[in-house]
Amino acid sequence: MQRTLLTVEYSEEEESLAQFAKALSHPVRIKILKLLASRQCCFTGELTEFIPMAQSTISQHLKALLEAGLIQGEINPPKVRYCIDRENWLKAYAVFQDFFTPERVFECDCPMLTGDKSPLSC
Amino acid sequence: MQRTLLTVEYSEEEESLAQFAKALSHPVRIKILKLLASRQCCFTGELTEFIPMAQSTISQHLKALLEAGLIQGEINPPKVRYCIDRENWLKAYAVFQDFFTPERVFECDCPMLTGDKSPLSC
DNA sequence: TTAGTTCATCGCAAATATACGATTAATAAA
DNA sequence: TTTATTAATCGTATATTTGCGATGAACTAA
Repeated sequence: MQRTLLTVEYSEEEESLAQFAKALSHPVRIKILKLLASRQCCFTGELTEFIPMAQSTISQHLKALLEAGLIQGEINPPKVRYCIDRENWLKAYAVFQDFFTPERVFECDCPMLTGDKSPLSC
Repeated sequence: MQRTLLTVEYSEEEESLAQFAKALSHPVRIKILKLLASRQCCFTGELTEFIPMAQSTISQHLKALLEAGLIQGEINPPKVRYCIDRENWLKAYAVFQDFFTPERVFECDCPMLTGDKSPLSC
């Protein structure tokens, strides 16, 4: 894409949130995370038994989750054991919680929300 | 893309989470949400004064946020006033909170996390 | 009516994401 | 050594996302 205008600057928080969100932006990755977390222990390519997708596709999604830091993998040939990355899980939890904090929205006294029908005040 | 295998089924929760996450998966959309929420009231295309991007591009991102339900718009010609959609904001908050609940992860007694070096137990 | 303002939409180009089958690498088992 | 198993990676096709400028629609003000 062409970017003739100035480059937009983002804060670390904005980048971090967007990265975690991107990792969650496909339902199959959410399913994978839930499967990994719900098992009494972590497991490997048994994922392909639960999710009707090509092995290579699932491997790609696992890579995306790995790069986002939400899971970790331990090579145990010929298998690989994947597991939720607790530390980053909690970090993501905090990032989303901070962003969606209700205070952020309740501070806003937008006329549209309060029912004020006066002309634009902004 | 070809999808010769079975179609994967997703729960409503999985779809909903993925949709909210997709809306947040671009840092500029996060910036827009923060700007809308931080103003003492909601505002319109002043966004273009804060974000160095083409007006049409910002309009596209606003549309994405609208379709995700995170903001609402009120036509007030020739301006349009955008505002956080409180109801869905809180819904998204709940969806992320439910998903990332620490219990989900602390229930997992993966050997990888507990330090157990025994062979794969799953 | 005419001109100006605001913002959505269109049309296009480039980048990224998604999915698959085929292949390869690493290892264990026969 | 040979074979089997597991999972990553490669190559490719298609879909979606992202960005821009240009245009058009809706309304106000002159």
